[in-house]
Amino acid sequence: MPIEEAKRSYEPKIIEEHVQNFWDQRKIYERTKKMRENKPKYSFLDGPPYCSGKIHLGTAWNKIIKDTYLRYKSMEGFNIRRQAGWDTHGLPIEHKVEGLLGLKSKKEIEETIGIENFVNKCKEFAIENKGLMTKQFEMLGVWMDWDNPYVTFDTKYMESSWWTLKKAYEKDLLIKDKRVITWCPRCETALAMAEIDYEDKEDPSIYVKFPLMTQESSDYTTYILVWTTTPWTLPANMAVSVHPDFDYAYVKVGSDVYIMAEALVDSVFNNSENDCDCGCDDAAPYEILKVVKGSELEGLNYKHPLVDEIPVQKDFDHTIVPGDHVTLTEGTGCVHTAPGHGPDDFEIGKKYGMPIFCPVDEAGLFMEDAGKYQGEFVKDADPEIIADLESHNLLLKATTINHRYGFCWRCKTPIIYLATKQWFLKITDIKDKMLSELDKVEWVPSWAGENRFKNWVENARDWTISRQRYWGIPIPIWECEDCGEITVVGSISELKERLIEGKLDGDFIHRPHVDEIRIGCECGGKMKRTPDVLDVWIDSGVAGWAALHYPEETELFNEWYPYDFITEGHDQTRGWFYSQLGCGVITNDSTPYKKVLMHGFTLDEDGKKMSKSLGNVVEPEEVIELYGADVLRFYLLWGNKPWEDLKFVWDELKNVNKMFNILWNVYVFSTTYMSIDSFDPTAYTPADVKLRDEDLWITSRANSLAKEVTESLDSLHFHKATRAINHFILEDLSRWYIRLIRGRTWIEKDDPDKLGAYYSLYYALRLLIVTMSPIVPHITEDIYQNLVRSVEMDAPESIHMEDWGYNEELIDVELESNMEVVREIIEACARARDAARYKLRWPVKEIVIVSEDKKVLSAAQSLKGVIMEQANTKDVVSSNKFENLSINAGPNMKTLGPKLRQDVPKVAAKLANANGSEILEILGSDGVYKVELDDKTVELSEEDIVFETELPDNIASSDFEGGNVFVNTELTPEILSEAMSRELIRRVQDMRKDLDLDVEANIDVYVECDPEFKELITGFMEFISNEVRAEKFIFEQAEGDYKKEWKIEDYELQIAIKTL
RNA sequence: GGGCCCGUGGCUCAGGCGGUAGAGCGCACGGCUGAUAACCGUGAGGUCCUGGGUUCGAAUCCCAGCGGGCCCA
Repeated sequence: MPIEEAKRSYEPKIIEEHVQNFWDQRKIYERTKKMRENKPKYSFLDGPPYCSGKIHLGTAWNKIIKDTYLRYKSMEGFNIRRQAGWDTHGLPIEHKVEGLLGLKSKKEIEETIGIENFVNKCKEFAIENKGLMTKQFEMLGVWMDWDNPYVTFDTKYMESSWWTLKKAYEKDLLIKDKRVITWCPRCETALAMAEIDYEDKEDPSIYVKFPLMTQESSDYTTYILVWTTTPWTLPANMAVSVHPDFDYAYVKVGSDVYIMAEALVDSVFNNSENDCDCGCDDAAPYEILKVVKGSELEGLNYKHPLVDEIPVQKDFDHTIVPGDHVTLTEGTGCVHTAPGHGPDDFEIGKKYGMPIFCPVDEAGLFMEDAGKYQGEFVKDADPEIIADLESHNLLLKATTINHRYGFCWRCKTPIIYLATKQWFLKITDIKDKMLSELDKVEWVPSWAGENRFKNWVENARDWTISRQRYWGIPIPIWECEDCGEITVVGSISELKERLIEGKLDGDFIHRPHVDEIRIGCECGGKMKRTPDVLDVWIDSGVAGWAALHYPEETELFNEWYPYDFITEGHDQTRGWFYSQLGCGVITNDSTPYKKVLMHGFTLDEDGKKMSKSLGNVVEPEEVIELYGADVLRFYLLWGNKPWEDLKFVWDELKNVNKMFNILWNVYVFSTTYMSIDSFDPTAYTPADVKLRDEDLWITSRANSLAKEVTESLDSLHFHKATRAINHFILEDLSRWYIRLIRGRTWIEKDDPDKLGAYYSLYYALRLLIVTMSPIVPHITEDIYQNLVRSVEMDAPESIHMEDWGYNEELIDVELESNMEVVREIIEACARARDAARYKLRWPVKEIVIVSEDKKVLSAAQSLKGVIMEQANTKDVVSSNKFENLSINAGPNMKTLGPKLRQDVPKVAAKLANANGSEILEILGSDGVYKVELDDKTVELSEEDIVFETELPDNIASSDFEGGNVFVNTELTPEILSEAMSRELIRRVQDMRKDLDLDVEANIDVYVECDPEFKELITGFMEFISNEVRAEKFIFEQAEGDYKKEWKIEDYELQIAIKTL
């Protein structure tokens, strides 16, 4: 089956659908995998996307990076593990389902529809989304084990995560503790640091006066001045912290005296709107009575400002305590301390034996202990508390502040701090090990690990892993109702052994079934499960072994663990990179991954984050619809360095699309002629065909490209690979090689010269599509099926089964650089002609190439044939100088700068006034050129001077890097004849195109013209006939199927074409 | 407030171990046309974020600031 002529235009949607069907029907993915199952292993772990139901550009980019790299590794001859993963548990889905069911609170979940229904709905939702998203990923052409993914809600997966917890417990890394943690009052659950988003928020900013118990004077009242942005935490105030080393001032204003940090007095009392420096009355008048060290304030007692509202507060002592966390950046330096509402406060409270008073329940409502405020939502109580302070005259000022505040990552409710008992992983105990393990990982880019991730781990705190929710992996902790003994269950078989109540039927691990399981305690009592579920970050953190169902099954684990490669976005420093490392150190004392690519985010055209609320989200499907998956893939790997954020710009996509059109056109061109001639590359060896320099050149370039792409993909520099490909397609293949061989495709029959062009074109195209195939798997497969599979009988069934590679021996660096020079020469000729308004279609007598660079001259010499043809010249002369040319000299900064330093400008001035030709002559004879300065003589060598030539008048000229070309535009009768012939050919070709004639179709041509014109072209009749495929060329009254009038220069003529 | 990254023509990006700034897109003008919804040429367009420093010389190295992104407090 010969090569078929390709469709005229690139139609990505049709191609991609067709190719994906082909893959499906022939099971290409599975078979490609099988082909390489005995090769060395390369293990990869997919960071599981959350089952939100819709992929976005960032997720698409993520999977495209993975797919490209793994396709490449596969072709390189590795046995690849690429199981897809899905993150299914947690709050986001719970919220969605709450919304779907119209639920508003936890209470409603438990009482209105029940945990079982709720959990089932969540699971259903996750499964549905997983299906939707799988389709979306498949549309991108991503090859993964979609039929056999790891899913975090699978019983076996959850079993492995239980084992991880048990392991932590055995190592004393799993502890229960009362601490102040971040809490979402809407979801009524603890949140980990990783689950908090920070955004700007407007909050109250109030300065509150805490009266001292013991007043030192009856002339005034002394207060501690405290600043807070969370009035609702005041009911739980237990102390005020001051820094022992700071200076504190007693500031007298009227009959009040405020104790506050001296450094902040100005900012509190002197920054009114009318603030001025002149000391006038606008500035609040105040007087500093004295200044003391913070340490001197310790132990002073004060009266809680809201005792009237909160009776319980009467029972507590309130004192000033020292605290190193106090700063002078804002506020008063006297920090309101509520051990139940802040981590630092909590530590202080513990240290000084204060009660951890927290009168707020899980829903964020004040409880009975909060007295007057009971039943109110904390944030809603702010105004009332402020009003109460005001009424007691304990409020100095109340304004608002716009600051960064934490929000629940999913429901966007402002978080609050609460003191509760939770389960923790003692990350602080394994932090050092984590740091030493992360050093062993290869990070791309290196700063991702060495700086960014390291910094995060260094600041890590213990990890709150318990959640008071429903849709998650139940925490495998059972506690005896009688003796309080704790057991952490690490496997299903263990559960089975110890079970005394409940059943292991159905989805028994999920809530609520698992809650019904009681296990026996050694004391004879019954153990009941702690009702919490696990933080979802544990889910993905254990993926390394849970995906392989280790330790229940060991075979896969031993084969594939740890992973050679993972890649995710930079938000995962706090997420998956971290959770995996922590879990890996807990279970195996080592990192689960060896190499990490940290990639960027996709931003909108303005560099803003894409978000639904901004309405700037671009859907991958939208892009595919317009341009196809391949264009999207190429663009995402092309737009920027993978680790930098990528601005998604539609115009750039258009640009990439253009490249695809050009590639397609090259393909159309190739197949058009190859199919006409039934070209079969397997029938020839290089010895059978005539290979010109340009053929060897494109062969070399194709191999150089493959080499560069190899190196770029190896180092994960996808942008370099795509840019090199782009350059090759546009510059080398389309704009240059095709142009060079165009004439040869017109040669009839099996001419070795023509075959040489076909052979080389085929070779270059073939290598190109194989090299591109990991990046753009569809178009390359489509071309491969026609171009390669139809002639190479032993070629693999799919391009993705091809082996990766290139032939170093076919790379001719010198030839490539020569061609570069020659291209520049030819372009310079075109420029010169253009400036002289001398058409390229008209030949010239000769061109002279002038250069001092021997490499340039030898390049021109060795590729003289290419120049003659492309510059349309009868002769090419190379020379190191051109007569009558004035030459100017200037300093070479690179060599003279270090030598002459401040003398450079003086030397430059001398050179500017000298005659360049003379300098050249002197250099030629003496080897040095001397410049006399006022105080010394400077010797310049050839390399110290840069020469510039000046244009002569009578000849068209242009310069190029490395020299000049001089085009002789003298018009001789012979030249004019050829020029006119070519003009005529152009017109006839144009008419052929108008008629949409087949490339091969023959015609008769009739020309009616001035005898003078006829005379001019008679010598070129055969040439013309050949070029336009004319059987007859007749000078008489034009007749035929298509007639048109033309004007060539001053000649008017009529041309007619008769199709045969 | 802290950490990391980024900041180059209107737009997207190269360059970046110091030596007089590049490409593509867009714009204007001219040209080409049997693979070309292509292409070629010319031109306009740059305080290389700002300010200091090192140096004969800084887009490049150092310091400080500004703006953007991500992460944290």
